[in-house]
Amino acid sequence: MYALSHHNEGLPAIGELPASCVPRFDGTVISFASGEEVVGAGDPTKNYFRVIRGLFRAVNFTPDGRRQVFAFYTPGDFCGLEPDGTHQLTIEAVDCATMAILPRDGYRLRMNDPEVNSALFEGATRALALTIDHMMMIGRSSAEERLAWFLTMLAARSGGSRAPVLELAMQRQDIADYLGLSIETVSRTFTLFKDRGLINLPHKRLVQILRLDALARLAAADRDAAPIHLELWEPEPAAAAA
Amino acid sequence: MYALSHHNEGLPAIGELPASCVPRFDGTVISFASGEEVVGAGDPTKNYFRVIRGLFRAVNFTPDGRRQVFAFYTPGDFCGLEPDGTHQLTIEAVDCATMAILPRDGYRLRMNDPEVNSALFEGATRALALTIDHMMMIGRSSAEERLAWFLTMLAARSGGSRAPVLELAMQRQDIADYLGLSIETVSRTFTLFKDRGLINLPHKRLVQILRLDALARLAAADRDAAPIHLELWEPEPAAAAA
DNA sequence: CGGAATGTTGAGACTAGTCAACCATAGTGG
DNA sequence: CCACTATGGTTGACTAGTCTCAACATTCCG
Repeated sequence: MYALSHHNEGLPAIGELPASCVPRFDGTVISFASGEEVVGAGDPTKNYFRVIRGLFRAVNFTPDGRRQVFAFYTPGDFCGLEPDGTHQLTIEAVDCATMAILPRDGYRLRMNDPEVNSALFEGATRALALTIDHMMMIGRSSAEERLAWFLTMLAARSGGSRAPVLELAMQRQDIADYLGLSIETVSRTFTLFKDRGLINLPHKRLVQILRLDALARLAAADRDAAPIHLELWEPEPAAAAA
Repeated sequence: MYALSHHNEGLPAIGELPASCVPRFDGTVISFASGEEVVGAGDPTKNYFRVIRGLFRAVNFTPDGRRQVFAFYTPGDFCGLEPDGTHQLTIEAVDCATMAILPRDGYRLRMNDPEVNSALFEGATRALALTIDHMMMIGRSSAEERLAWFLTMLAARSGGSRAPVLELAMQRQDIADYLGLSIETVSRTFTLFKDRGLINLPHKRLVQILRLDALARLAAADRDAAPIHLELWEPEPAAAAA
C-alpha cells in the first residue's frame, strides 16, 4: 500500500495547484519517493488517484518476472480505474512525485452527481483509447516504429514546439518494458535515430527532436509512405502567408 | 455504417433473448452477415452496442495494411465505448450475428440514472482490465504462450467443463491478428499442441482441450513452473472429501 | 577516487516472419 | 457422381529482427 508516509519535504502543497487539476475532487495529497509504490497488484481497490506532480508508471509482472509497463501517468491523469475488488496493476512513482488520493466510497455516495460520473467515465474511455493505440503498436510494429511512436507521443504531450527537447524522467528499462522491447534494443534504436539525424542526445535523459516529421511518419507505421524528405512538419500559417 | 438492412431471415428476434441480455436497455436489434461492418473506424460515435447473438470483432489497421484484432465480442458484451467524436475501431460480424443498437443520446439524457451509469462505467473498466491482460500477453509472451492464453480464455468463457470442446467461429487470420502473430505461426502452434497431446483437432474449427492444466500454466507465462504433470486442474472438492 | 547503477556496444543464438508449395474442404456445375 | 474451383489451412525452407549474454563506457554519488 501507499503507506501514509506523506513526507512533504518542501514540496508544493495542494494550494499551489492550478485549479483545473483537482476540480471538485477533495482528496489527500501524498508524496512518493522515486520507485515508491502507490498501490500494488492485489491490493484492494479503495481509491482512485490523480497525479499532481511528477511521473508515475503502471506495471504488471508475469509469475516468472517478465515486466510490462502499461502506462505512464503525468499531472492531471486519472488512474486506479479498475473493476473488481483488487488492483491488477502496480502503480509506482518514477521520480519523486505527488498524487491525490480519491476515496472510492466518496464517489459511490455521489453516484448521482453527473459531473463526477462523466469525469470517471471519460477517464476510463480515454484510457481505453490510448491502450488501443499502445496495443496496436506493440502487436504490429518494429523496434524503430515503437520508439518513434513513443517519442512522438511524448512530444505531443509536452506541448506545441516543433522541435521539442524532451526530458525522459523514466529510465531505459521502463521505456523497454513500455514498448515490449529489450533494453538493449531500445538503446540501439536511440543510437540509430541519432546517427540518422532524427534526434540529438545531449544527455542520456535528454532527447532533442530534430525531425519530428520523420519520427511521426515512422510512428504511423506507414511503410508505404515516401521515405522521408526535409519538408517542415507543420509550417506556421502566419509564415506561409508571406 | 451499419446500414439499416435488418434482414432477419429466420433469425431469432429479440423476444427470444434471456432477459439478462438487454436489461432496461431498449435498442433496435439488427442482424449482420458474416464480415459485415457495424461501424467503421472514423464513423461518428452515435451509438453503443450490445451483442445479442454470434461473434463480433473489433479491428484496427495501420496505413500500410497491418491488422490488429483488438477484441472479440460474445453475447452480452458491450462495445462502442469510445470517447471523442469518431470510432477508432471497426466493429464487424465474424459470423452471421445480431447486435442491439443503443443510441448514445438516450443515455446522455439519462445521465442521472445511476444504473445506466454504473453499467457503462463497469463496461469501460472491464474492457480496460481485459485489455491489460491482452497487452501483457502481446508484449511479453512467446507464440506458445499466446495461443495457450487464447484457448484458456475461450475455455473459461465457454463455461465450466474441465475438458471443453471449443468451436472457433473466427478463422486463423483473426486469431493471428488478435495474438499479434502470423497466420503460419498460429497454425504451427496448433499443430505443436496437438502433437504434445494438449489438444485435439477433430476439425479445423473445433478444438478439444485435453490438458487445460498445461495450457493454463503456459498461459500464465510462468516459465519457472514445474514442466507440466498430469494432476487434475481443479479437483472436485466433493471427491477430495472422500 | 572508488563503487554502484545505468546505459551502450558487440557477437551469436533463436524465435517468428516471409515466401512458396501443398493439402483439405466445401461448393458448383456438367 | 465427379471433376473443377475457391477458400482456408498446413507445412517447409529460408531470412530477418530481436533477444541474450557479455564486455565495456558513462554517470552519479558517497
